[in-house]
Amino acid sequence: MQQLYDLFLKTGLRPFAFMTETQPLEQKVTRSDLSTLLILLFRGDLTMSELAAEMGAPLSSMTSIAKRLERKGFIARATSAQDQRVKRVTLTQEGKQIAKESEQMMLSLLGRLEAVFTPEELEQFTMLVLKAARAFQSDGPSKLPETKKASVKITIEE
Amino acid sequence: MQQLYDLFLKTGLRPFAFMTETQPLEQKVTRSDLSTLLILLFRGDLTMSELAAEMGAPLSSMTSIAKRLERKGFIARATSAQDQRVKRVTLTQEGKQIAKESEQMMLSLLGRLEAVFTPEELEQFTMLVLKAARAFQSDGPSKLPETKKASVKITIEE
DNA sequence: TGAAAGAACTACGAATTCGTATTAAAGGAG
DNA sequence: CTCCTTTAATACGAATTCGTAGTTCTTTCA
Repeated sequence: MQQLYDLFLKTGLRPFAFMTETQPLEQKVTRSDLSTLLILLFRGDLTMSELAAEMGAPLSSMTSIAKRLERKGFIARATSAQDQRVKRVTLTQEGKQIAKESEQMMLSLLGRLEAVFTPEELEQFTMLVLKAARAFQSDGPSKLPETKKASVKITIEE
Repeated sequence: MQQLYDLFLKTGLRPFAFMTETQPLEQKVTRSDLSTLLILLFRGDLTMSELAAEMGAPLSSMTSIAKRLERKGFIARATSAQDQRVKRVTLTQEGKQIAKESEQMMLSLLGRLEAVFTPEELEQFTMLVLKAARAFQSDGPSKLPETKKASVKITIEE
């Protein structure tokens, strides 16, 4: 419990700094850039606002990130024909390439979890983390999808 | 599982932005400032290097943070008599005040967890999170203390 | 219809973090 | 004792994030 506290204190600055997998990719792009590319890969083309919402970031930050990614040639931004205010963001070929690499890296991270967790633990971990996240989510409408699950009995090893 | 993925993508930018308790305090100090004050409250006076290590931040960042906190009057830095290179960092009265407030806020956060988790779930949550953190910790010597615990059977509700 | 309200972005500046270079003290090796 | 290496910390500049203030369309409603 105290250890959870400690972990929390360290997590404010440089979150997830302990992960080594991210380093090679972070030579080319920022972590937020990387998140953006992954989101585009998963969700397809999005507007700036949608992207910002998916990232949980303010729109002004999203502008900075998009500008960077555009300069590096990883995304393209085109103003929508229906509504000329909105810009639709698309992955370029090169961007798709990086996004795929990022996905591999994420899978590798997930692999680490699977290496130390039993499948049941992994499921339980997921459920507990989501439950915790929901608990912290002020009292506003939960943005995270509700996971209704029947009770599960599992054994933690080690 | 996919939801864990999503949560991860959002956590890079603005980690723990979903917590409302931190907002009143973050008017006065940064989140990293807050971590620093808490660490000083728990561990007592520390040197700059020790502080950086506790924070998991580079020393140069620690310098910036300490300069800020000193300017605001929350800490004092005195060069050690034994070794004139090291600076010992101390909480001022006002700093102690803020640190105590921060501690209250942390307890309130913990209270949220206790509200939605059963004691067993909380224990399991702690164990699994620590286990996961250790798994991500490259292959270097684990900085987090090993939690050897016997197997536990628990039931997750909801 | 046309003026006001609202929406989707961008611009800009301030604050923060951090890598690299630098300063200053301490600890040897000869 | 003198030179060299190591250690503790700061200085500085670049990059990032984000709040606030525009800018440019779109919608509304009187």
